[in-house]
Amino acid sequence: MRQNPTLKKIAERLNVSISTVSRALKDHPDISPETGRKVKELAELLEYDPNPYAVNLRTHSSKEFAIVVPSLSNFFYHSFISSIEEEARIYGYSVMIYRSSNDPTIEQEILKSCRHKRVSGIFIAITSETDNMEPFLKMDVHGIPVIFFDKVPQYESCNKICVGDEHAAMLAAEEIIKKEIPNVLGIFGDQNMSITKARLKKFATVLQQNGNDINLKTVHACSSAEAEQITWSLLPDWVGKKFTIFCMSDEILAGVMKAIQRKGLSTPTDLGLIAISDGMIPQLFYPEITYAETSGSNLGKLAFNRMMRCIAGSSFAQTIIDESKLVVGGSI
Amino acid sequence: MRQNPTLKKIAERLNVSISTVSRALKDHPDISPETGRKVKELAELLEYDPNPYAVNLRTHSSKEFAIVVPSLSNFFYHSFISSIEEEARIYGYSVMIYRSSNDPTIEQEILKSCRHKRVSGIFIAITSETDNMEPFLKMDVHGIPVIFFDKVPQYESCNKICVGDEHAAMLAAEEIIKKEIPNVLGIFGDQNMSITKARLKKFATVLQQNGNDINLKTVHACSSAEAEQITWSLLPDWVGKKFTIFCMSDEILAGVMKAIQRKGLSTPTDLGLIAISDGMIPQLFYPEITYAETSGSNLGKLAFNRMMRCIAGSSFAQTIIDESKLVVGGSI
DNA sequence: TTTTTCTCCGCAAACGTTTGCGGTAACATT
DNA sequence: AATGTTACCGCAAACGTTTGCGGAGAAAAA
Repeated sequence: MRQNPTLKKIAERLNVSISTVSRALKDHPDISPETGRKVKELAELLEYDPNPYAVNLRTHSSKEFAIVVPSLSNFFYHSFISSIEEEARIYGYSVMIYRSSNDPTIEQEILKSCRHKRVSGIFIAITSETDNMEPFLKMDVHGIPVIFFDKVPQYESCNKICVGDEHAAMLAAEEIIKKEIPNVLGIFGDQNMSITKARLKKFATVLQQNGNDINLKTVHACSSAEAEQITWSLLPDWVGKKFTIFCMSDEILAGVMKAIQRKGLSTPTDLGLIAISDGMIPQLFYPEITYAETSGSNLGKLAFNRMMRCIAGSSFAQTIIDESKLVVGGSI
Repeated sequence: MRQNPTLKKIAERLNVSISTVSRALKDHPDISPETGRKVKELAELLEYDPNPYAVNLRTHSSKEFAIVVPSLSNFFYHSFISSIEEEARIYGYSVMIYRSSNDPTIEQEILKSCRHKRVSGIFIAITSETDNMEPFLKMDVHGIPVIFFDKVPQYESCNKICVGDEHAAMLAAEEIIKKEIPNVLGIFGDQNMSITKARLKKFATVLQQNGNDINLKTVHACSSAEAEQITWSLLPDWVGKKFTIFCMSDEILAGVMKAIQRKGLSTPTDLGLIAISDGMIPQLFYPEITYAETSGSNLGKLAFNRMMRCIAGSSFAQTIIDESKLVVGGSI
């Protein structure tokens, strides 16, 4: 059970004081080149690294970010995290990943832990049931910037980075119009979610305004299984017509695809299919599914920039929307 | 920028010493019930929580585990992590998740960071290029137990928890025999990976020994795209015969499914399909794909148990294999 | 020579805990 | 009345850093 080397050890071996070693290691001007060299050599040899606990206790800063997500099995979050990690590494920060399991209680615990650890900042996608802003405001009081991403609260004055729900919905709708599809079945998520409302509204509006009397039917499903079930029961009415299904999210898409396969139908011959997705699931099928991409890595870059501004002192809140792009497969 | 409450603040408000507060908070017998109550009340009121940095500096123990994985977009790891987190919460540990991006250099950095943070233990799935055991042995010298899972090193004397490659391969083979399939196309991963060798060997052996002259052809693919390409070029030779495709992993399965769809074939009528998988992808198709499950959560439970034993002082190394089970879909 | 200015370095306090040790009452034992 | 117990509590050191301040010696200015 060996100990890590400390400033003290180095100081003793070199017959200098601890402060000298500390300063030498960070190129303080008070230190002569000679001493500086010797200290750094020995530190290198001993593989010295400052004890982060001691440093933090002294300086109250941790040089690490926390990312909190409801779930990890999610391609979108994965690319978001990758993106943040990449940037953070450049700036000498490390990042810790927390999983709230979509449970507000666990979310609270994580938040508290972050506060005590005095993380430099938090990126968080809140749970669907988070309604109390108070703990987040408390972080601010403690000087810890919070950047919300993807799942963000209603609350106005905070930093939010979101995918462009409207824009993605518009891209999908425009593609449908372009293909001159007369009938559209739109399958959306939970009616109460703001993301559902935003996507639905924009999608319907664009179709109405630009499409010459397209027949649009919309339904809602709260889970993958429900989406499958609904699609399964609705398909008989549509088959034969020229129509396209629009899936609001990956979860919906997964269910819809199962129903389609189960009916023995295939895209784009029997029906068209278009979705809003992060790109993972669309690539599992042949032909690949055309989708409006919600890019986690884009969002990551934007969020990180915002974070660095906050740390630099910018205090005003801002909402940033990332526009998406259409990835053309062969499903429509 | 408010400060967190400290022992000192509580002590001052109550006119007692810091040590008394500290002891009262942990029900030390030296403290009178009266004082204990008062301290705890105020601590509650002030939302006191010990500063983890100070505690660690003093005690050299952190009560937190690290999990290191090559990638997060992986259902298997996700269920492993969930499982560990669940157990850890019970024992009052928290867990941090690190992602090595399958890069040995980053893996090193993470390991170093864990050492300095004096984490209580590490669960790690190593990168495919990790060959140097020395950093891991060094953890041991520092008294930090390391449990390898899933991707484990060759090195003998360390703690390893793995999925039962042989057992899973056997389950798949037996299912094929049971269905009396005369022709089998086995698609495997990179020939150099130990996991490939283990699965291939067992699969072939079981088929040979128990199946009455089953015709088995095996091919290798190093990526999803390659698997698709190979399957696509091979399918014409097989279609018409009664045959089944076996996919060694999810990655392979994804590619194979695309080729199958592209040919317009469907399971189980045109061909049978069976895989070794964590269960995510098989559920995306209809009919769902039959697979031998490699369970991340099982592995998590086993790994956590082993970890707790290590912390309790058990020093001898052990390799544990988790047997898998067959999940029947309708693809064969 | 005396004074000023640098250059380089050490002292010591502080961050918030934990914990061995010792001390002071009050009470029980001779 | 003297001694031995017991129940509570505080002192102070230590964990490994960082940093303001001051000090010694040498070089430059007077």
